[in-house]
Order: sequence, then C-alpha cells, then structure tokens
Amino acid sequence: MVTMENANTHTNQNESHQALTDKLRGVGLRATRQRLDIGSLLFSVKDRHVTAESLHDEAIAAGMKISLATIYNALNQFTDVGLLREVLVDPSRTYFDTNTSSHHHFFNIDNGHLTDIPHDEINVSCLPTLPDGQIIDGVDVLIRIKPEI
Amino acid sequence: MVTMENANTHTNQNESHQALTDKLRGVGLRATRQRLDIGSLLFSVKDRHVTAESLHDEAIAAGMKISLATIYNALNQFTDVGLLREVLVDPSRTYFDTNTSSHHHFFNIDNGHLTDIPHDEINVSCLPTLPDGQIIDGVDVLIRIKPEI
DNA sequence: TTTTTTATTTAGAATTATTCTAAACTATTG
DNA sequence: CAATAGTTTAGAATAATTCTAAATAAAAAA
Repeated sequence: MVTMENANTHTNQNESHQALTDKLRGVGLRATRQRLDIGSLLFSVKDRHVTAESLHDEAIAAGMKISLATIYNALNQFTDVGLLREVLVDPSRTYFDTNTSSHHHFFNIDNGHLTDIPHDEINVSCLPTLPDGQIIDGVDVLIRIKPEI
Repeated sequence: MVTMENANTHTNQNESHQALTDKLRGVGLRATRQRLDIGSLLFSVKDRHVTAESLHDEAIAAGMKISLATIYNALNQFTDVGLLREVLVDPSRTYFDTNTSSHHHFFNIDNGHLTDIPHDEINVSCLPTLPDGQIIDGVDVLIRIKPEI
C-alpha cells in the first residue's frame, strides 16, 4: 500500500522548483510553498496576464491551498521586486504581466483580452520636453482594438 | 436692502450657460442644474483632469448642492457621449480628462499629476499587425516621469 | 538539532471606489 | 397645466483590495 498523502505539490517540474527558489531568494523573498505555487503558475508559461482573482481561481483549480489575501500579497511583492509588472487597462481591476521587459499592449475592448506587443514593433518618438527636473521612468503604449464592423 | 437669496449660481459666466445648455442637449442630455454646475466646473477651463471625488469636493467648496452619486452619473454620461475621456494611470481611481481630442499624457509618479501631451508631439509608428479582423479604436501613450536623482 | 527570531499566511474584518435602488423631483411634451 | 419620461439623491449594496492579529513556517543562532 503506497501512501502518498500530503504529496508535496505535483512532482513533475522539479528543475524549475530549484530555479524558482533561487529566483525568490535572489529578490529577498523566502521561498514558501505558496510563493512557489504561485510562481509555478506564473512563470512556467511565458507572457501571462492575470488578476488576483483569476490567479486564485487557477490555483484552487490546480488543487493548491492558498488564500486570496496571499495571492494579493505575492502579486504585489513580485511587482515590487520586478518579477511582475502592472498593466492598466481596466479601471476596476488590476492586471499583472509576467513579461517585465519593455513592451506594449493590445487591449481588445470587446472581450478584455490583453496581448503583448514586442518593444521593437512600436516606435515612440517623444519630442515633448519633460517638465523641469523630471526624467522618464517608463513609457506605456496601449492600443485599444475592437472587431471590425 | 438688496435681497439676493437663492442667487441662481454665480451670475458671471452667463454666455457659457447657454452654450453649456446647447452642448448638453446636443448630446441628448437634459440641461439640469446639476449637469450645468458640473459642466461649468469642467469646461470653463481647458484641459482638466479630475476624479469623481475631487470634482465633488470642488463643487461643494463652490457652494453647489450636488451629491457624489450625481457626480459619478454625470462623469460617466459625459464620457459615454464623448464630452470627457477616461485616463488610466492609477489602478485605484478613475481619472477623467476634459480634453477629448487625440493626445497623450505625462504622469508624474511622484505626485500623481497628469499633464497633456499634444497629439503631434508624440509619434507612434505601429508596425505590429493587428490580430485577425480587428481594428484600432484608440492609442494611449502614458509617459511615467519622476524627479531627477 | 533545538531554539530563537523574523517573515509569512490567513480568516475575517475593514476600507474604498463605484454602482444600485427606489422614492422624490424636475425638465420637456402634449 | 397635466402627463410623461428622465434625473437626483440618500443610503444600501458591491466589489476589489488592504489590514489585523493570531497561527505557522522559514532562516539564523546556539
């Protein structure tokens, strides 16, 4: 009789487990089970766009035991240390993007889908002079699209 | 003894009163006292950026009698008919811009101030192909700035 | 290891922006 | 002026997010 209660998460993507641990420690965060779970959902696939709620639903569906408050904490902490980036598209919901490199977005106003646009596919020539002693922190381009007709 | 109780608002900008009435009727909205009050605050000065709360505070300070719910209603209606435009800069607050022409924004992440950038001072060359049968609804460029040093 | 210290998790309460409800009110129409 | 349809508003309701404080777990010290 093989007992496997308390199976420590899904024992498949093990190489990423260590990588994730290192990634978290590298930014000064403890590699807790919850953060590893969240990280495995966020970083095993490239370029994801999630909300706290959507990620929580996903975690629960994957059998992970984690509270919504922890999801909020983790998303904010990951953003603070540069592992995630906030994208503003909907005034009533915060989206997080796992792609933290310089890039832009298509936002489908019809179905709410977000799509990345590689940095080099958009050219922003910024002629305007910056106010007084200000410098640029970042540039966000959002192209709202909708179905033809 | 000059009695002036119930002075119907400030009797100075009268020419704009008729213009405002026409503007509201022109978009299918009744020219109620509240909408005229809000309109006088929004449209007598060019290029304003307000939140429902900030506009309500301003209205109350100006002695206008109007509820926050009405401010929300009016801002949303004005936006629906194109008299205002929403600007996304802060995930926890909706900003409205009285400048509805095509233009962009500087967002000072230090103090939260929004500044317009004329349309022609930014050049966005959009090389990326749009997904399937999609067309562009609009393009928003937000340049986040911060104090030097 | 065991102990100590410090960070993390979490349930649930609290906050906050925004919307909804339903009754009172007012602009417009006939 | 009366009837009709749109508007305002107080206050309740929602919904996203943060906070609190107690329980727990990770890292450091012994």
